[in-house]
Amino acid sequence: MTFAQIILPLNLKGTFTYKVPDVYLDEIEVGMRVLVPFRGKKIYTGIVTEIHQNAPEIFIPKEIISILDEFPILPNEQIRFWNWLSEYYLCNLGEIYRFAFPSSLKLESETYLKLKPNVTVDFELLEVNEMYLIQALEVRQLINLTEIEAFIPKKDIVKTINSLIDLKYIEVDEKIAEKYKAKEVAYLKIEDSVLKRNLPEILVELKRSPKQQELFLSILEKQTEHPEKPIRKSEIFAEGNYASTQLKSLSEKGLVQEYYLQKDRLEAYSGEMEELEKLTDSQLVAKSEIDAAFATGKNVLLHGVTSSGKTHIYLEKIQETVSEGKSVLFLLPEISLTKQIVQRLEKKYGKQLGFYHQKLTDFERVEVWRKVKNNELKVVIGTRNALFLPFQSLGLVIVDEEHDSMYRPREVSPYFNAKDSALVLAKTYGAMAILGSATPSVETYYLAKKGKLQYVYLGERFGNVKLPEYQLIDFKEAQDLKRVTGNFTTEVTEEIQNELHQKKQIMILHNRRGYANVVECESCGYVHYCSNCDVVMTYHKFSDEMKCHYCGQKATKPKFCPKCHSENLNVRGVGVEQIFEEISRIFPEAEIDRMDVDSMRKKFAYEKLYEKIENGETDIIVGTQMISKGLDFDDIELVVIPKADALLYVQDFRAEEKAYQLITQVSGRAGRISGKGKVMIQTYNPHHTVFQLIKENYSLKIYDHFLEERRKFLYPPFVKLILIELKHRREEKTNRASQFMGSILRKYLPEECILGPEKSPISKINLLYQYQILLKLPKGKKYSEYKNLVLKSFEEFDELPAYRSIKRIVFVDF
DNA sequence: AGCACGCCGACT
DNA sequence: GTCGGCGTGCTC
Repeated sequence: MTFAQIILPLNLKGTFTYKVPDVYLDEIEVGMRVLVPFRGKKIYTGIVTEIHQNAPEIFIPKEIISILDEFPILPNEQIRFWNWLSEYYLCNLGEIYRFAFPSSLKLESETYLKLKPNVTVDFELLEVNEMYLIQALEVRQLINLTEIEAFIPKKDIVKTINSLIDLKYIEVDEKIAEKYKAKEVAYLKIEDSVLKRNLPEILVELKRSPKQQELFLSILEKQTEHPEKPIRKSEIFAEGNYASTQLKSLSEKGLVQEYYLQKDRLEAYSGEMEELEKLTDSQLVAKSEIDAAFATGKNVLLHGVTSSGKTHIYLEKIQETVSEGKSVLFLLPEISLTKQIVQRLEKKYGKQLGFYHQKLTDFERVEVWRKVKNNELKVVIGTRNALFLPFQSLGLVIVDEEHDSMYRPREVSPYFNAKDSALVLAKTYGAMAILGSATPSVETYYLAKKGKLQYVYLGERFGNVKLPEYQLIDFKEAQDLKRVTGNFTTEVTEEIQNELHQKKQIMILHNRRGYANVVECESCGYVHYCSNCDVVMTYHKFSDEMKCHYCGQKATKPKFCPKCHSENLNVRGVGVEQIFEEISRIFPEAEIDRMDVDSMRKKFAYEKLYEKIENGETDIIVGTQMISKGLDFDDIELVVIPKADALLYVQDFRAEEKAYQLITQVSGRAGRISGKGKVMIQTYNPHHTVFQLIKENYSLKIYDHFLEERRKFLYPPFVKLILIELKHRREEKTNRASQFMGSILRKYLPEECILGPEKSPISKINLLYQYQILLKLPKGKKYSEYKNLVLKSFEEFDELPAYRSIKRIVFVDF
């Protein structure tokens, strides 16, 4: 008797044992997908992780219904990687599976199918099951696997579905994914077949509708002028000359085609491939250091100051890897900030380059998945979920902007740090890895210092351009000298004025959304709290509403105090909207734009503003941390941080590190070409160590400072942190559960390892109360021992059924 | 996770 | 009298 261990897409511990039917004995392999029954009538797509002969003793396994793949879909390396993730981050394999696979590769009973819009089905070519399914779908739009069982034998269901998906007749309905739908842009084109027709003939056809004729001609003109340049629909309608009905008639007549492209693929390049530029001397040195490290099997931290040309070096290493016949994974924190690297790689690799990120539709994901599986892609640019692609022979993994916190978002499960995981993935594939950043995380820097990573430093800007100069401005002193307007010192406004005169652009960083942090009643001190969360709501003047930044709830701004009915409501806490308003008042002549999540919410708002800045139509850009990423413009020379202290006063042991990273990153936008970059930092504490060290701009010293602090107060990289969060709708229950958890942990672990339980800093989010316990565990051998004890504690906790409704989230290395 | 079973409160 | 809340148990 042969059995198989199967991962199911459920948040349950471990794998499940199924019996392999004799007919499948020859076919089944580890890494294949199988269809299995679970809990009565449910069907899931599982993954085989093990095939063995050990009959389970305490239950009777069910049989595998069918095998879905001819060949394993998941490489062994990935299975090992999943196992590592599950053990290291204390999460279930099922969660990883769910996160890793595009949904149409893991059909389950609740997966809904639908007919693709506007398809004509050729029934002649369909086999009987396929026909049944199409007919059923014609009657009702959505149908799920359980329902299909009524008319197709279980065994054949998935085969039928897959074949119809391949024929492009049906698709998987994305109920949840709808929200994240990739942004698409409408384009227009005139088909070749139309172009071949005789033009006067077409014009005669359109004689009776002159507007259509005009529209057709204008599209034709654009298309003939720049045959490679796609024509945006919005571009045609922007001038307001045409109505959409006219376009509609043209497309009905088959003269003009409307089609859609992914926003990220706008730059899709179809021209000839480009050779790489030569490396500069300092880049050559860095590259040879990388080569030497790789030769000894050591991965690299590439610490390159802003504009030092890390990208050049990446490109060089990518090319080497590809020419060895291996593929490359290039990780980015977010897909939107990729213009330069994407353009350059696209020119070089054309069709052998793929993108994989959270915003793709399921269909697009499967496409990339398939290509990676077939080894058609040499280079994949992607966000953290690209770690799970079925690479065949990975040779190099690059993690760009390795310090970026987007590599470990706290809100999506499973919780893992993509930067650390990338190193493990590389190792399982026998690939090398480069972590790159202008401001490495303290942990990574420490690894390099310890020699676990090779430290490669690029301290020179490309073209030997000077680094920006920092100026610390004592705000208190300026106030005393009455040289202050609102949140700006005269020194700063004069400098801005000066830059404006020289037609240079200015960036102002203020990392706080909205207009005001707090709306407060002057008479009784009442402040407006979110009804779902334990946080004050932020006032957004632009949209004139109160927003909760944690649950997204919106409310109207109160006109009077609900408690004492006083109309004396005041706002406190400066947000970016206020800074924007102020600067607009001080410089009424200047063109000023604001860039933050709230102002960039509209479709293409980001692209539009990007273009505007690039064209030099914007003088001053006011924004949150968003402006520190991906905006490389030549004419920015001045960066102002009016309220820099706000960056430091955050309840987070990484606050100083993050402040340093943010300030350095945004400063990197200044003087990239001219070398005359200047950064003005207004602060009440000009003598604060962090500001002083930033001003000195000597990175070794600042990292030593951070490391010293971390060592003193026992934080990573000197200890391992595990944060346990317990959540429930009822506060009392959450509190009791956390006390109970604390007492169990204290049974097994030394007292000094356990902090809490205590209320989380934000004690309620989305109606759930939160308590937390922070574990500070020693590194090294002891760590795995202690971690097992933590697991044991969890098991003990779970034995008490009363607390089973408590949600538990565990962050390892948080 | 998700689903069924079972036990107690506010409604036609 | 029932509908529906969620606590509990179980899934190969």
